[in-house]
Amino acid sequence: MTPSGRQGRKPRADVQRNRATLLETAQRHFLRYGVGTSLEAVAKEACVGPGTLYRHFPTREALLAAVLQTRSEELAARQAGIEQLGDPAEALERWLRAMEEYFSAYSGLPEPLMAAARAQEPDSPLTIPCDILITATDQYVRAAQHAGHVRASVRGYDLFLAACSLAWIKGNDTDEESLDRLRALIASGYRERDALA
Amino acid sequence: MTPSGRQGRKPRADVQRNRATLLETAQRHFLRYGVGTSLEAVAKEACVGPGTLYRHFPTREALLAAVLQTRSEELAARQAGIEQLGDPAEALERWLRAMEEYFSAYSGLPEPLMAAARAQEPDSPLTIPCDILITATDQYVRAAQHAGHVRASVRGYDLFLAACSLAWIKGNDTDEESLDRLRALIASGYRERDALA
DNA sequence: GTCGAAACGGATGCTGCCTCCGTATATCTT
DNA sequence: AAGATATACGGAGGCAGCATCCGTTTCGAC
Repeated sequence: MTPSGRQGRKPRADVQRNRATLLETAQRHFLRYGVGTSLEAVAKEACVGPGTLYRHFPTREALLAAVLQTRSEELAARQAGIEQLGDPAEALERWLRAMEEYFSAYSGLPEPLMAAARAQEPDSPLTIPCDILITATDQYVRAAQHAGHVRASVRGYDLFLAACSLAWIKGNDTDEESLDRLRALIASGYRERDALA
Repeated sequence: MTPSGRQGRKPRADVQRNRATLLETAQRHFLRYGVGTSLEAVAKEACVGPGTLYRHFPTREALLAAVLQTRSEELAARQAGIEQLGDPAEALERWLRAMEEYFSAYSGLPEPLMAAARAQEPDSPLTIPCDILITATDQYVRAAQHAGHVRASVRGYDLFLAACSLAWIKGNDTDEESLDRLRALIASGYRERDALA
C-alpha cells in the first residue's frame, strides 16, 4: 500500500529549497540564453550537482514546463482582464497578442510548444498547458464568429499556430515593423469581410 | 601576383571527388535527419576525415548552402514556368507555394534561412540566396499589386516571412489540413478585398 | 622517377548530456 | 539526545558531437 493519504514522513526541507533555487536560476538562463541553454550551467549556478537537477526535472521540457508555470499565471490574469470587455473581436485580438508574447518569453520556446501541441498523449509536460491554450483560443474564436466578426472557416487551432509562428519569427530578431505588417495580414485573413463593425 | 586568370596547376582530382561525395552524402543526411545532423557522421559515411569536410565546408551553413544550390536550380526552373502564365495573382500564389516547398526540403532549414535573411552583410553563405528570393517575391507582389489583386500595404519580405513560417510549421509535423487552412488565411490576408477577379 | 605543393585524416581537446552510486543529511524513534 | 533510516545530494564518468591542428600521403608537374 502506498501512503497516499498522508505521507509517513514530513518532506525534507532541502528539497523545496533546491527546487526553488533551480527554477529561479533556470528562468534567468532561459531568459538570457534561450531554452537551449546548458543545463549543467544552470545546475552549477544553482550550486547543485547535475544529478540533483535531473532528479527534480527529468528532462529539459519538464524544467521548462515548471518555469513556464509562473508565466501561465500571468497569462491567466490577462485573460481575466480581457474577458471584461464585451467586444469579442477585440477580445480575440488581445488574446492572440497575449499568447504571442507568452510564446516569445524565451528564445527557442515555440519549437517545444509546437512539438507538445501536436502530441495527443501527454508524453510531454507541455502538452496539457498547450491544450488549454488551444481550447481557450477556440472559445475566443467562437465568440467572435458568433458576433459575425470572424470567418466561419477559422479554427482556434489555426490561430494558435499563427501566434506560435509570430513568436518564432520574433525570436529570430525580425524587426518590429515587419512583424506588425504580418500581424495585420493575419488579422485581415481571419476577419469576416462584411463585418458589422 | 596571384595566378588569378589561370591556375598555375591543374586542380587535384581527389578534391573534386571528395567534394562531390560529401555533397551527395550531406544531402542524404539532411533529408533523413534534418539540417542538424551530425557532421561527423556525414564525413564518416563519405569515407573522409572530419578535417576534410571542414576544409571543404568551413561551417554547417556553408555545406548547407552548397547542398541547396541544386535545389535552387529546381526552383529557378519552376520560376520560369510560373512566369509563362499571364495571371499575376496566380503567379504569386504558385511562387509562394514553390518557396514554401523549397524551405521544407529539410527539417530545420527555416531557422538558418531566417538568420541569413536578416543579416545585411553576407556573413553567411545563405544570405545571398535569401536576398535573391526576397527580391523575386517582391517582384511577384508588385506585379499582382499593379493588377489590383494584392493590397498595397504588402511587401515581398512579408510574404517571404510567411512562406518561411509555413515551412517551419510544416517541419513540425503539423497535419496538412491545418496547413491548408493557414495558407488560405494568409492568402485572404494579402489579397485585395475588392479584387476585379 | 623525383619533387613540392596541396590535400588528407584522425588524434585531440572541449563542451554538454545524462546516469549511477557512494556519501551526506534531514526527519523519525526511543 | 543520540541512533536509525529513508531520502536526497553531488560529482565522477561514459558518451556524442564540434572544430582544429599537424604529421603523413597523394597528386600533378617536370
